[in-house]
Amino acid sequence: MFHTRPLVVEKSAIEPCSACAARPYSVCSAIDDKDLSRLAALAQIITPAAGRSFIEEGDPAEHFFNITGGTAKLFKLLPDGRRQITGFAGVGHFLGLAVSTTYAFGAEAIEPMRVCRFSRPRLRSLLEDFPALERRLLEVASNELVMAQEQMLLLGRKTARERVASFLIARADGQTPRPAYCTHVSRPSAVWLPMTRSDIADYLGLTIETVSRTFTRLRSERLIETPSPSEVVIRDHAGLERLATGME
Amino acid sequence: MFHTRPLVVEKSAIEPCSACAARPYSVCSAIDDKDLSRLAALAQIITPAAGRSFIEEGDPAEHFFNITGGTAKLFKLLPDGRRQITGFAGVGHFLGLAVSTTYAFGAEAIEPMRVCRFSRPRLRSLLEDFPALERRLLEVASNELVMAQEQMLLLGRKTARERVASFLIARADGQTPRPAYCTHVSRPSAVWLPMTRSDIADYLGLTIETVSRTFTRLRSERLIETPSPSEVVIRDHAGLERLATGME
DNA sequence: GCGCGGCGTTGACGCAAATCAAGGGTCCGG
DNA sequence: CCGGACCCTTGATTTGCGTCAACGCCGCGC
Repeated sequence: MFHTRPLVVEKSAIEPCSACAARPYSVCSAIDDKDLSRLAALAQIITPAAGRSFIEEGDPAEHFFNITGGTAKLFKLLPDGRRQITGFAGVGHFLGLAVSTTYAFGAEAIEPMRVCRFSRPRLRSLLEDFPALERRLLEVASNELVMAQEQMLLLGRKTARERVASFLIARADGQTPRPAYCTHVSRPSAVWLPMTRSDIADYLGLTIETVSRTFTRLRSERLIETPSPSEVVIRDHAGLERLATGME
Repeated sequence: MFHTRPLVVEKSAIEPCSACAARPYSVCSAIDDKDLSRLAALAQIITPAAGRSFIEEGDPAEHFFNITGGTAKLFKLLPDGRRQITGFAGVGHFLGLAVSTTYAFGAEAIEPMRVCRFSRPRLRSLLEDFPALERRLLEVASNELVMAQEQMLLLGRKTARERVASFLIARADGQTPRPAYCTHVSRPSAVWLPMTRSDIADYLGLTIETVSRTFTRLRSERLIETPSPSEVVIRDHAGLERLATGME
């Protein structure tokens, strides 16, 4: 495992928010250029290595986080070690909204990350001054809620094949925002999977073995190809989508 | 089933928000007395009968809803009829947050209801004038998100017994906010279940039969009593809680 | 180069929950 | 008072996925 040592690397003033590549995707886009310096003054940048935890479920919630690079898995645990990954958070993702005083989930980097960190009380005062930021956060939270409901449908009612198909479709749609006019076109598209089979299993409520077997079966049915374990090519997007939505 | 006829019954001006019993529990508590008349002017009250749908998944999202009486089930469907209930919404609950232009879920009354309805564009303008309302909504959404994550853990990783136990504990804790000093006390507490076994099954990702059998088993283990199908008495709260959290 | 630990795949087997089936209770309309 | 539509419960049987086990691959430290 990984040792616990301080993660703070730099004050963001060194690399101000104005040059932040993640800004257009993140909640920070709600802040005007002229006010960015105030935001920058509040932020610390941490760069967790792959495999490194940076939020522990149950710890006092002292910070908000804004991901500007890499990907994390968010998860909840049962006392005996069973794990449910509730989501993967990439660039632009905002973490730590909960009103509670402790974190409701843990977070661990699955790729080297770059994360902006804000102390909660300070961000609260910022929220008072920038209603637009609050509006943006509400938007984000609403979207997450919709995705959470979709995931509940998956976990409660879909078969293993449907779960894996849904996962791949969601990944494909999320990472390649393709123009509307070719939405239905069934052409191969590559999907990158930075997480392990174990992570996918814990996200889909399955076991490693079932995930692996399902990939194998989808491959034998010519729905996908797997050039490498972390790379999937969707050969029949429409077919996979029908499968994902339980239409066959 | 039920016919589709208009549900609107009265303008809320007839029974103004100031007298609303649900106000302290709902987002409306963020609005001052002096501004309530403006809120009241925007609201329509509908009273769906038990079994009546009042939100259809996929329909254009024209309204926000605020529940002031009764209980609804919220659900998502697969094309072949499989159903996942994503939550039960009672007094004070706010529905329709999604930024999308269509509803992401359906809603149906399980008891006779009383619901305040606001048109979306109008409420948007209201939000601009009352930042406190926006803050309150963000709070609500954050809480829902935490609960959704908890439910994902349940659906993805808990056994049937653990799911039913979790459900009962959540119901017991939610409906009877008991003083802190008797939190751990193992004394019987009654839980009212307005929903059918089928609803419980669809909420927990199980079948009716499994839910029924699990109740029977918990009863034979003296953890609960079931005076009637819609009434459960928790005899061993601590034991049920251990079971719910996977500790045995 | 070699041993080792983590990851992914595959096969054999077992089990928890789904499915299939039957019966009893309650409510309601005719 | 009776028939039918729901509910809920219980039993018998099936099955999808989990569990257990073995093995190959790859990267890494020594």
